[in-house]
Amino acid sequence: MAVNRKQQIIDAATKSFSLFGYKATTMDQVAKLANVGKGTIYTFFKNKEELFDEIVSTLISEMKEAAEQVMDPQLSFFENVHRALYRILEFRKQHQLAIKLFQEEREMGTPAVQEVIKKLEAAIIAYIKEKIEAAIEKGEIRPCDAEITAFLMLKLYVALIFDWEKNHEPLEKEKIAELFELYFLKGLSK
Amino acid sequence: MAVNRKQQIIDAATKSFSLFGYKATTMDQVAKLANVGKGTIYTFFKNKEELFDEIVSTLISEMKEAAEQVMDPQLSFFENVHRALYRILEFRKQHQLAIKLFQEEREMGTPAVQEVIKKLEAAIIAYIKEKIEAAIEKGEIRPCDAEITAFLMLKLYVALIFDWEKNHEPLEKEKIAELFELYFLKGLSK
DNA sequence: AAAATGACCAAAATGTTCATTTAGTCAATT
DNA sequence: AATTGACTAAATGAACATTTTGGTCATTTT
Repeated sequence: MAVNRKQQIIDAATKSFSLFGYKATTMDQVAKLANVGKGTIYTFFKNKEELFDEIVSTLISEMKEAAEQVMDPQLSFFENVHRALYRILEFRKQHQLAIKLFQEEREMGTPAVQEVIKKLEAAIIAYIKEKIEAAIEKGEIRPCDAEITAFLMLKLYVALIFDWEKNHEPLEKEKIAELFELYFLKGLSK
Repeated sequence: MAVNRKQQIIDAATKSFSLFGYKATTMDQVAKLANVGKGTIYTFFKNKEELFDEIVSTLISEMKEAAEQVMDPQLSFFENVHRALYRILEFRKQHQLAIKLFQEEREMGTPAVQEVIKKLEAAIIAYIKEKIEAAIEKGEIRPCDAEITAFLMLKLYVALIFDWEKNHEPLEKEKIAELFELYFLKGLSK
């Protein structure tokens, strides 16, 4: 026993949130999965929501990590942002916890989940915004409102990756890169 | 009596859908408002959904009409598409029935309403797509996939007009035109 | 005869009750 | 000092009763 009780709890909760979502995960369930008395959870976390927050913070870090891994200082700003956004949304599409959370938001609208998804989006936008600011600084792109641009880039990618699929054949990764380049880089003017 | 019974029914239903939404409108209600026996409704419309469809078709026509009114052959393709999309979304923001429907979709997810909103979006995209195809034909813009472009333009406008407001100060009409021009026309390249 | 009607019905939605479950606490235990 | 699980007040939802609703059709009105 008594290895790292806090980590045991986090692991158990992560597993349960991933499998059943936030609402359907009970603290009794987490305690049993973690081989811990329920009271112990409350010595590490103020309540269920705080436990949830800590786990989602980890998810956000992992997304950032995944994005960092595909970026390459050798490549252009646009190629890098494309890689980062595509990787982040791919991650969201594959990661059990992320999948479950977006499903719960859609199907049940659990308030705690809505809040956490807002945080997630804000983190992605802040991350892209940094990259945009650096690119403007370096003179790689035209000056623009970095916040709005980051916001629109994320919207564009979500639209192309998630929304487009609702009524059409999914778009290839290369096609998406091409569209991103066409609209954000070159523009439609001749 | 017996003026135009079908129109009376449509008017009553439009009023009720606008005031209470689809689900909360009963056929008894419509009949009473229209000063008509309930059975009479069913001599003109197969069921509640078909009555709804006809009313939404009218809404779509009105939106097209509103868009047409602000377009001007003298102006550029971009200025015209901006005017059209802005006008359509302004209409959606102001028109009682449209407001109620989007609210019902968000808050209750009524299937019949979801369906109708899909139709509405498809109509807007088809409308913009036509304009894009004409512009490509005329050589006003670079050739591109008109369907995807129309889809993205609508997404961009919805993002700027509705989504941005959720966390920020609303954007001015001119600011939106400027952003539209920056991203879709000129691009960020220097 | 044709058009209009509203009482009627099955089915769906809604309200109500109450036993079960749940988040969080805290006195007892280790 | 750390851990625990029995305990409580609140939330949930299953089961049942009641009401409402979309749609029909025999009767009435024109």
